[in-house]
Amino acid sequence: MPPDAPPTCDPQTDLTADAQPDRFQRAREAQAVALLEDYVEMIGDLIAEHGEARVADIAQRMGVAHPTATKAVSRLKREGLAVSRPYRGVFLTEDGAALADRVRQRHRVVVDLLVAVGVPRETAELDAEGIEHHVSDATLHAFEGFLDAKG
Amino acid sequence: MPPDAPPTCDPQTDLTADAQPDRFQRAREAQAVALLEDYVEMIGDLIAEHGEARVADIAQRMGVAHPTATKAVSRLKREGLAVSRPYRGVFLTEDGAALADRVRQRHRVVVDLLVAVGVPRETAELDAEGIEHHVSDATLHAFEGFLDAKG
DNA sequence: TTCGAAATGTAGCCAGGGCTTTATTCCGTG
DNA sequence: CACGGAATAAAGCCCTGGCTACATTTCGAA
Ligand SMILES: [Mn+2]
Ligand SMILES: [Mn+2]
Ligand SMILES: [Mn+2]
Ligand SMILES: [Mn+2]
Repeated sequence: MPPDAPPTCDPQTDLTADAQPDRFQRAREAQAVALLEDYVEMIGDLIAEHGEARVADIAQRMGVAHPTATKAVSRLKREGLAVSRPYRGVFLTEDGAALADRVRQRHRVVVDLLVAVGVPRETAELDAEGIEHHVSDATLHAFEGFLDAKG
Repeated sequence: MPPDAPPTCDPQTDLTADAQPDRFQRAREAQAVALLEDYVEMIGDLIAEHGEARVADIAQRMGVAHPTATKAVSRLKREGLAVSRPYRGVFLTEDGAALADRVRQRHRVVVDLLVAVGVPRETAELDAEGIEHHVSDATLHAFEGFLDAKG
């Protein structure tokens, strides 16, 4: 080891270092469900607008090819969030619809908070699409509290 | 179509619907670089603490098995962010070190902003690990402005 | 100086989430 | 009511990012 090497162990930084694996695993987990959340929310939108969600529309809104959307729908069905029959539209289960509502509301709160702290609406809308999936219930409540106090 | 079906086309909602594919693609892109950002920042931490980043330490901090860390390091090397020789520690390139610094600073700002709007520090630290990767430069500047105005 | 434990590398598996290409089904129109 | 175009499904490819199992190298202690 070179003579000017930093100390091998610093109890101060080691405390936060120990917590890192859990933080990262939590972030990975959130990212794994992010896609499902976006699909469910968006399928809810399509159903509200058109009465049903067709695979072609889902693919177009997500900006993916239709086989990609079909695969995603399969995962949603496997998770009990959606139902569909061959060559028919996709619909949400009770669980799926409830999740869609929660996700939509959280999205709105995140955008509102970003705007409230000075982020341009357009940018807020863009960034919120990714941020929302990492906002825990505790943070969401804090956001709502802040918005209430400000409004 | 059932008689009570919603209208097929609502120009108001269609406006936001048209923008959605780009939003989602942007979020997917951000998520693709998120892992690299976390690795680079964390490798920078290890180098600062120990003078080098060993694969075993990287794996432990990320909460993954060591071959997973090895693969990630390969990607970092391919992206020109890190260098290493077989059975030796991992080091950051100039680009890698610069990215690590940016990422570390952004992480700090995000945590500070969350705390400033009322999120408990512990929760802020957890959520920031995922949120940070979706915070654009514009949003980051807004965060800094808000923190300045408040402090 | 040797040798065994620990670190690192390699191979190969899996699931997720993209894609293109090809087959099948549906449905509005003629 | 038949048919052709559009929608859907199915098959199969790629890359990422996890994993386990096994091979190789390093290095400190005996
Ligand atoms: Mn989203
Ligand atoms: Mn959303
Ligand atoms: Mn992170
Ligand atoms: Mn971070």
